[in-house]
This record gives sequence, C-alpha cells and structure tokens, in this order.
Amino acid sequence: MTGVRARVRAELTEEIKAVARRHLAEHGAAALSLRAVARDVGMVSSAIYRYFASRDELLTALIIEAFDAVGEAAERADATRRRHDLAGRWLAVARAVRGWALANPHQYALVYGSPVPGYAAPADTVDPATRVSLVMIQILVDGVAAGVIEDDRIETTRAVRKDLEQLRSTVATDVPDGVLVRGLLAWTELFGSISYELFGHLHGIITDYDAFFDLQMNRTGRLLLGA
Amino acid sequence: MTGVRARVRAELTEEIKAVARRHLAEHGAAALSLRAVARDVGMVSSAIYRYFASRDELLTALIIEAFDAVGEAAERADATRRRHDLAGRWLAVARAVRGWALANPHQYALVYGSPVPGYAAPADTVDPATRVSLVMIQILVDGVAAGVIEDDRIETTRAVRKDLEQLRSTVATDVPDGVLVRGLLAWTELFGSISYELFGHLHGIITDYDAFFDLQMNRTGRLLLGA
DNA sequence: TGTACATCAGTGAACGCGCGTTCACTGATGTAC
DNA sequence: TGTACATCAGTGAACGCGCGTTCACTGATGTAC
Repeated sequence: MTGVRARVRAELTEEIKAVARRHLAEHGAAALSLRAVARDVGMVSSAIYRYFASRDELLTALIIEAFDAVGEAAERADATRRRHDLAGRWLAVARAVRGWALANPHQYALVYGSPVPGYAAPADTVDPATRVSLVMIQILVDGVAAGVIEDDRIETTRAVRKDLEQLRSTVATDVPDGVLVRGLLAWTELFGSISYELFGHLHGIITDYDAFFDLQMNRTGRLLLGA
Repeated sequence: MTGVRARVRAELTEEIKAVARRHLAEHGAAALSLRAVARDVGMVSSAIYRYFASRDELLTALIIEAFDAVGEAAERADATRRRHDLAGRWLAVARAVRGWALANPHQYALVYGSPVPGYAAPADTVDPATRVSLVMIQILVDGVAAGVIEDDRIETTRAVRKDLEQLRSTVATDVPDGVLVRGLLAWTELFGSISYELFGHLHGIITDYDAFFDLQMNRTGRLLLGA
C-alpha cells in the first residue's frame, strides 16, 4: 500500500516537533539544540536531517505553531461573546492572549520577544502571524458596520495615510483611519502589557497582575471603542 | 605613589566594558563571549577574571550601563522643555527613549526584550532601571501639583489599590490612583510601540515609522494628561 | 635610601562540554516488469 | 506472483568549532622596616 512510509514520516515529523516544543517550553529558543531533541526522540542526531534540513527550519516550524496557537486562543475567546458586545470581545481576546502567554512564556518570547540571534524569519511565518490580529480587526470592522465605533480626526503624514489605506484595502474594509490607529495602539498596548509583566518589569511594583491587566485592558478597550 | 595600580585597574575595567559593549551592540547579548572580548582587548581569556568574576558579572555591568544610558537620554530630553509643558515633555521623553532604542537595538533588547537565557538579574540592576521611569513620574507629579492633570475613577481590587499606594508612597507623592494607572498605561504603551517596531512586527504594515510613532505617542500623551 | 617580602596582573595550558552539519554505510521498504 | 532495482530511514564516526572556568606559574609593582 502506497503511503505507509509517508504516514510514518508524518508521524515522526510531528513527534520531533512535539519534543522540540517541549524543549522550547522548558529552556527557551536560544537553548534549543538539534542534538538534544534527537536524543529525546531516540534517534541519532544526524537522523533529524531526514526531517528538517537545519536547526533554523525546525525553529520556523515552532514559530508557525506558536502563532497558530495564540491565534486559535484569540479566535475561541472571541467566539464566546455576542458579536455586538465589542468591549466584551476585546477583553476576552486580550485575556486569552495573556493567558496563552503566561502558560507558554518561551513560545511567547519566541514570537513576540527579541529576535532569536542568527535567525531570520522566512516568508512562511507571515500568514500565521496575522491570524491573531485578524481577530481584533474583525471587532473593529463589526463595530464600524454597526455604527457603534466613531472615527476621529488624526494628523499625520501622507506616508502614514498611505500605509493605513493599504492596510484597509487588504483586511479592514471601511474602517476609517482614526479607528485603525486606535486599533494599532490598543494592539501594541496589549503586547506591551504582556511583555512588561512577563519580562519582569512590573516586579516589585504590581502584585495583583490579573486585576491590573484587566484594569489596563478595560481602559484600552474604552479608548478603542469609544470616540 | 599609591593608587597607580588602582588607576590602571580602573582604566582596564573600562576598556573591557567598552569592548563588551561593542560586541553586544554588534552581535547581541546571547553571543557575548568572554573569550572574544578578551581577544579584542588583547588579553588571554583567563585574564578577564581579574576584572570580572564571571560572564554574568560582565553582563550585569552592561545592563546597568544600558539603563543608565536610556535614563540619561530621557532626562536630557525632559530638560529641553519648559516644566509646565507636560505634553511636550512626554513626547520629548518618548522620542528620546525610542531614539536611544533605534541607535542601540541590542542594548534595548538586553534590558527590555526577552530575558537572557540562564541569566538572573541581581539586585544591583534595580536602581538604574528606575531612573527612566522617574522622569515620567515627575511629569505626572508636576502636572498634579499644577492642577492640570485630573484624576478619574477606577474600579479595581484592594490588592491593586495597595500596590498603587505603595508606589505613591515611594516616588509619586500626591499622584492619585487614576493618574498613576494612566501613567503606567502610557509607559507600557511606549515600550510596546518601540518593541513592536524594533522586533519587526510592523514590517510590511507601516513604512513611515517616525510619523507613526509620533502619532501614537501624541494620542498616548493626550490620554495621559487629559482627563 | 635600600632591601625583603607581599600583592597582584597576566600567561598558557588544560578540562570538559556541547553544538550543527557532513558523509559513507547498512538494511529495510516500496516499485516496476 | 516473483524477482531486480530504486528509494529512503537511520547509523556511527568524524570535522571543526567555540565556549566558561580553573590552576600553577612568572614577573612586575607596591609596601614595611
């Protein structure tokens, strides 16, 4: 029967990724070693090369996985709220992203932290990366369609106007510039807050992280949705 | 004359730090190697141990330097504006921090990016780390003293209230909770924006980074200072 | 002021480690006639 | 259906690399009498 070799191959590829994911979760991306992964899979180190052409290719697979995981978490959280409950959706998504980050700090650092030295992300990682942002953009699109989110005037350069136009034409039909900018601001605020907490900059300042995060995201949500 | 040995020692310590700083700037913290630094200083690798007890100690020195540098950049920028020009001060400080980050991306990543694997920051790094935040807190303190910044109501837990009280009692006398929270939000927004840009997440979305940053920080400033 | 001793900087070799990647190979699994 | 050949997975040894840290040592610089 054709395909049995292919199936075993697919299974082993998955197993290697699973072990690599565990190593990443435990020791971080910089410490991810092909040899160590091979040892844990029960292979000799050179055998990994039948499945991944290099360490970078394995890293790329993990990055795609991480983007997918956080994207899925955001989508699921978004789906738990009614479509017109924009504030609720925003908070749910924000909490979901933070929850995923706290549960998978090294994965979070891999995709949203400082770049891995010597690694350049290939084009394959672009699409999975956008998945999570599409969730938030959809909140904006829905809000604008329902007439609930108001635009406001912004002053900026022609280049930025063009960037926003470009962004709108690909994913955010009908969302005006002012709203788009607020969206991007909320977005960086979300990742800024999570990074600040996760990378230890609130240590000694805030003790009740959960409540503080909600407080911040509620404010950000009001900024995002209110005029 | 006593002290000549000490002076030479101090000079060499500085030289080692300078070379290490250059290596950090060029290759990042993870790639910082005692042996490579020693080579560039013109010493045998073991000689470094007369000056720094370990690689971690050298890293600590670089972290302190980086915090000091960004703190000083913020202070200088702050001093260029009139004391009562709160919005101007905020934008100047924000631009200064970003400017420093763009000029020294690896240093920025060292202190504000994902933690260096296997390195735990010692207590010595806490004081230099706060220097830059003190600049912004002073803007809030001045604004409150001048009666320009208004408080607003926040809903949160007792634990967060206590955290804010603690923060106020050490550095931000008379700044009410609502303003403190807005300050922290602006702060994470600033570092979130810089990290987002520096770590490549705006790539393909924004081309005019300077204008986009100003746009964001102007908004953040209004949120911070307006009620 | 001159000498005896202590302090310290820098040397060079070594320890022990782990890494990514290549390569010639064995043996099993699939494919074509 | 059975045989000959091609494909592929996995092996084991090796290459060449660089790292942090330790240690016994030499020789120069300071200090005390």
